[in-house]
Amino acid sequence: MPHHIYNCAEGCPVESTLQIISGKWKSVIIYHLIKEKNCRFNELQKLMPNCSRRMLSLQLKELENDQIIAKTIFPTVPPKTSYQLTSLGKTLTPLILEMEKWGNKYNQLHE
Amino acid sequence: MPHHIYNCAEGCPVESTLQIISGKWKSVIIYHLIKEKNCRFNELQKLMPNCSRRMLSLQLKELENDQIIAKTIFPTVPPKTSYQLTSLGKTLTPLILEMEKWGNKYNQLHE
DNA sequence: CAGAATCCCAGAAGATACTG
DNA sequence: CAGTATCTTCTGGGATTCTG
Repeated sequence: MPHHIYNCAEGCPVESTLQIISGKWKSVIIYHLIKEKNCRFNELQKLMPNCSRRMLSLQLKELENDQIIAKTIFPTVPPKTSYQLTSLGKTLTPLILEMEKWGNKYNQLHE
Repeated sequence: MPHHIYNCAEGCPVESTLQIISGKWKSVIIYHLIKEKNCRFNELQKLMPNCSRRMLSLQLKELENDQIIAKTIFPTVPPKTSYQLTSLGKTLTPLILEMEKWGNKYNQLHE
């Protein structure tokens, strides 16, 4: 790697990535959307029982603002929503799957 | 992927990974140690000007406790230390380099 | 140089209740 | 169902000072 790529004095690329996915639950949300393709709000809640409804809502909104996920609203009664990854969000797949892979190996070591 | 791998009700692999690297500066520290091989305390500080000395110290200690990095102390005057990745820490390389890669692409889109 | 100790506060996050 | 609003609690992290 040429050295001019590795100029981190005012923000390295890792920090850019962190700005997008470092929220406490963001990468977990993205992970589930990779696996499930699309999810409703309460489905995500069940998949992440340690994340409060409030927190889930906040993290979803931030991911939406950053164009990582998109929300489809069906104006039915009762209301239905569906969250999916955007095309930008899908580019995070290799990264998130590396996190899955490393986590699996780590869990094997520690059980 | 077989479904029995994707059982996330009580903690998905992504969450395991997050437990290790989700500290505010941890993945940045690991990133620099990948690039530089080993670093002294003040070198890391210069590479991460937005991280206070206190924070750097805390994050280094946690990474050390989790066996991701190791510290070598040279009992000279003035004291010298050197931080490196452990063998476990080195297994995070693909993940961190994916973060670098994604960050670079993201920065290209947003400039 | 490489940290540790102490003090302090904004903001993160929980609990609970409410709503279109 | 899919959130929002409000209140409260607690902790992450800055600023500063001290030390081997």
